[in-house]
Amino acid sequence: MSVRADAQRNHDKILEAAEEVFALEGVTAPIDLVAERAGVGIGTLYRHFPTKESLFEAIVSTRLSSLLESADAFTSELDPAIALDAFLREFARQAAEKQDLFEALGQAGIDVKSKFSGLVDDLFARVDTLRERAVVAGTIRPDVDTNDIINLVVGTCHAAGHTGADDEGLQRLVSIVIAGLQPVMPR
Amino acid sequence: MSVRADAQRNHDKILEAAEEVFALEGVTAPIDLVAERAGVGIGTLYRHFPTKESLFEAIVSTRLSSLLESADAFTSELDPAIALDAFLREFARQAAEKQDLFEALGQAGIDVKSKFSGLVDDLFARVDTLRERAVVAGTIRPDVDTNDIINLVVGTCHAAGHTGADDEGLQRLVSIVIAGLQPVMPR
DNA sequence: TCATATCCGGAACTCGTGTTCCGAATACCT
DNA sequence: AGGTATTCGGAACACGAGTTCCGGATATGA
Repeated sequence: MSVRADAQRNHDKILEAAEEVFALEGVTAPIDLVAERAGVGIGTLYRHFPTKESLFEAIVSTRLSSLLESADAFTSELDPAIALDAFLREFARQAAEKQDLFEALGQAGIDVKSKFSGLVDDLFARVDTLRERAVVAGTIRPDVDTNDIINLVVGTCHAAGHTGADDEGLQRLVSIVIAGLQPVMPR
Repeated sequence: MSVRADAQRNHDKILEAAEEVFALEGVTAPIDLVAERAGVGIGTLYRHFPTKESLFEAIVSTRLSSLLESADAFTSELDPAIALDAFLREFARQAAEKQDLFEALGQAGIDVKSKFSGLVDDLFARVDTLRERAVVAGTIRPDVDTNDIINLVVGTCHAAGHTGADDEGLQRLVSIVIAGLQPVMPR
């Protein structure tokens, strides 16, 4: 027998509600809010996701996958000279929109690395590809590594998130970071 | 009658212990750790600081004052062309060393602004002075405001802090941010 | 030394949040 | 429609962290 129809419905409703709640309130949001928003009891929530962490994992995986797609799209469709720039801006946009993502990425890196090691490694590899191409194209300094780049963007999103900056403000900050990544012109 | 000698001793021990604990573990450290480290009972701690927040406030005030002194020193002693640079690096160093500080600055800006409004405003003013001078000296773009600068450095510290970067790594990130703040050279 | 005002210490209380458990409800198969 | 395995729902439990409270200890002045 397949899963019962109502179970499937609730599973989806919970995921949807959790995405909204976590994006809005961050990872620290009480799990009750998710259940309430999903129109479901706490017990039901725990039937589908035996742990808050498991629920969180499901969502972060989605988010990371979405980022991976963006990275691939930019890599194949955009001029290498601007692809990294475009991706970092998209990354910042998504991270700012969903507070939970960059919280997860920004906090204890151990958890993230162990739980989503595959996806994180993938993302890291894509960014590294974008970086290498940009270096070849001459729009990025060769002496910064991918780790630095990601840290800078994540940190920027964190700061912007907690000061209620809008998307324009965030993009302004990202612009400064990107400017700092460019090769220095001999004066 | 003045305060009893043991009371004064404990007050100091608690402050000292709290500084160490908060710097090491961040604001979320249980208050019991502070008491234990101070060699003091929980009751004693609460006698001196009626609230965890009050203890935290005492420490952050100290940290902010220290930063103000640095800003003043750099303003009066250094070439305006490099003073902001030097201060931002010192700021990052202090923030990274004491996780609590930038956590407070990075989190709900509302609390910080309301509780330490005086000190934060002062700090903001000093940085603005440094920035203005650097703009005049031509080492900083005129189109970024002080808020952006502080956000970038705080965010960078946050990211670096959670990835276990050493001082060298942090300074590398700050260097990139500072590079992004410099005027663009026409190519 | 003695009295006492002050301080110390930690057990206990509160509160918020994650998790478990089981009687009630119900979708699915026959 | 009826039987039953599966799911639902939320009351109750677990647990950690902040805070309170008060009996015991002690510094201080006479």
